[in-house]
Amino acid sequence: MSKVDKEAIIRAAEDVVRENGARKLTLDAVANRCGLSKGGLLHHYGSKQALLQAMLQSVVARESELANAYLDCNDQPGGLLVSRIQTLFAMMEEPAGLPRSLIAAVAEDPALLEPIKNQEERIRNKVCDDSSDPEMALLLLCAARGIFFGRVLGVVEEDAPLFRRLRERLLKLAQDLD
Amino acid sequence: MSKVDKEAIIRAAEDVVRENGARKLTLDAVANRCGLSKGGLLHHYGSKQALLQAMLQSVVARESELANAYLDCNDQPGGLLVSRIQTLFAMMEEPAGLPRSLIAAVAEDPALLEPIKNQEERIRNKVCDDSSDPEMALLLLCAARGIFFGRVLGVVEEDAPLFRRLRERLLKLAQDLD
DNA sequence: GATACCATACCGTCCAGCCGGTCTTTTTTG
DNA sequence: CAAAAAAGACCGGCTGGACGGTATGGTATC
Repeated sequence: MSKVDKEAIIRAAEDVVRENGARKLTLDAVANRCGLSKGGLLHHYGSKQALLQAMLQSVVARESELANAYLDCNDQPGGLLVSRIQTLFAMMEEPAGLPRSLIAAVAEDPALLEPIKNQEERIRNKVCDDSSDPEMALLLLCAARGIFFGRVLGVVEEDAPLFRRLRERLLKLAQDLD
Repeated sequence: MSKVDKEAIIRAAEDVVRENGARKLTLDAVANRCGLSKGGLLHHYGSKQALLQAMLQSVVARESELANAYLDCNDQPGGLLVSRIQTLFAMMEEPAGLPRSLIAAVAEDPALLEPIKNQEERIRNKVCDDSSDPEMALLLLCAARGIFFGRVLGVVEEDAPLFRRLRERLLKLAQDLD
């Protein structure tokens, strides 16, 4: 039993990235954020790379979790695409700058994205297999991801009512596809 | 007339980012890359921020240039969307890690993305105004941008024949929209 | 000789990782 | 069960290198 569990450290790191930018993601900052010394932090994660890997894995896990939850509500054929789109929208609504870990990671070392690349590919394949029109399914998925990345990078405002409408339209098209 | 013009410096910076990652975009690295001392580099761009701004502005300019060229070939109504989609695909075919400057910039200081955010918004508005079905136009644009960002971040492979097909499908849908 | 262009040397700061040591918890052993 | 020993958790200081930026001086061109 530890006073500060490893999950809390990852949360702290995400907080730092969200509040101060990816460049300021430093071991000291993370340590201070979760009331730990740098030595203590390095005791849990042996290096900064290890911490970043854990952050990414956490994102991957969170996405899978959400996707499975949504899938249970959409178990008609073609529901996989719908649940994935819902997942992407849900992740960008969350207050956590959770996916911004992506930026910190890719800035540090693009090779860290390997697991995410693999997950993306698996998702694409499954969505294609699940649809009668794989190309169109992929296209809708890409659209959702385009909106997602736009928000992650901060090149698009959040208040836009445009999002609700795009979301509805996307989901409608996805559902009419099965 | 200077031995190394400012454009060459930006190219060098892009090369560094592409080859060594955004985190390794350092003044020394850029200077070495284009056969210049750090002092010489700082003579042209007074600070690292200034260099990053110039890099981003270069991307913006390049995108506009491409878009205008494509627009001349698609001057039917609704051709704006088509040209924008073509532009995005063209930019990711280019050997330059040009758009990866985005990552370097957002890691350093997210505020640097302001001009890009504005440009994105202008494009969105114009595309919407130009189409009879604004939502669908936006959706197609987002799809193209999703593919674009996927490539920029490196979460998707390039060899995939999937891209040709998605590109064709996207362009077809965009053309049938006008 | 003034201005643009560029090199060298240097400074202050930041930061990842290391290390010795302390305190606590668990395991081993008599 | 109690004492000893080992393992785990954590701290704080330190260092060596990297990095952004400055200061100074040299060279070429007009």
